[in-house]
Amino acid sequence: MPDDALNLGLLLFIPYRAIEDRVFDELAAAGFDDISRAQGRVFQRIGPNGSRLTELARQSGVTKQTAGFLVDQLEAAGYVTRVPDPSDGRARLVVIAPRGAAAVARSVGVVADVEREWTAHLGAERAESLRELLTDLRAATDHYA
Amino acid sequence: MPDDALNLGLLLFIPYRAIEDRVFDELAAAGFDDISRAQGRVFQRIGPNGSRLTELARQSGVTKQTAGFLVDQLEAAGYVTRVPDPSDGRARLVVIAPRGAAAVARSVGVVADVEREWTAHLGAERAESLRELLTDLRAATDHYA
DNA sequence: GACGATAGTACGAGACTCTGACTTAATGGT
DNA sequence: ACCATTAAGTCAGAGTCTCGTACTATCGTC
Repeated sequence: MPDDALNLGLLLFIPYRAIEDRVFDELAAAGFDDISRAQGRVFQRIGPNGSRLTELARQSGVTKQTAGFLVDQLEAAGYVTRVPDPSDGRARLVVIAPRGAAAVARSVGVVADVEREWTAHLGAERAESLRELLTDLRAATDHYA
Repeated sequence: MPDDALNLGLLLFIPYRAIEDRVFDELAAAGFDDISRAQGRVFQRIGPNGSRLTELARQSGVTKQTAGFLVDQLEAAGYVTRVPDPSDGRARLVVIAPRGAAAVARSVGVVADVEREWTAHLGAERAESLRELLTDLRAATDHYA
């Protein structure tokens, strides 16, 4: 795995890690210091109308148990709540709570900041190109979309 | 953090995860089933002439203790060895052992396969463009290169 | 109503990561 | 040379993350 300084996996990981670092650093600075990366990776997949645990697990690439464990903590910290799913008595929907929405708002701002910096580095046209390529690539790689 | 289906962090994470999944699946299938992702992320940073633990920790974004823990396991499994650093009596160099080199060879092949698939999806020109953009972006994001 | 599939939970084990404290060796100033 | 400071690495402990196995409750179909 080493050697090749241009390993595509590493090339993707480096900026991913950078943006995640920034988001969590600034989230913590803004008082959202009780959320972890693992929690964030699940939280991130919650849809606008809430999501089922199984769906979050599938999209996040973890087991139901792990997703449940993380959602328990998100719930205890006030970022999400669980409500019954009206369409299925077995299921519950994980929905974003006010504190969660506030964290989302902050995160969106940080991501926008990072994007601006990257755009400054790459140039507007190439930055747009990067986003477009990654979006396209998602179709070929996100089996859990 | 959720909502925005075009969140740049997620767009980077999805293909990263996909390629990592593939590498570890095929590594396991090829008999390298005693290496974990965390170990791989450190292993990946070992330079051609070996690397110091502290350097691996820094580049991988983990503490020295964590890197040491992971290298202990890589060493026990025969992927790396530790040799004294001739230039510093305190340090040792983590170098790739034969079994590690074999795993590297296999990984390189898998990554090449994935790249071919992505190129088929994106087209040759755009795939090249993606690699080039990520390489450029690395300069702005990999503080530990 | 009975049956296989699905949503979710409970429990326990293993893997990962960190903080704090420590040992040993190198470096720089005197 | 000597001492203070810095750097490389280890040790011990706790907290977090993840999974496999096993379970209950509900759904959908017959």
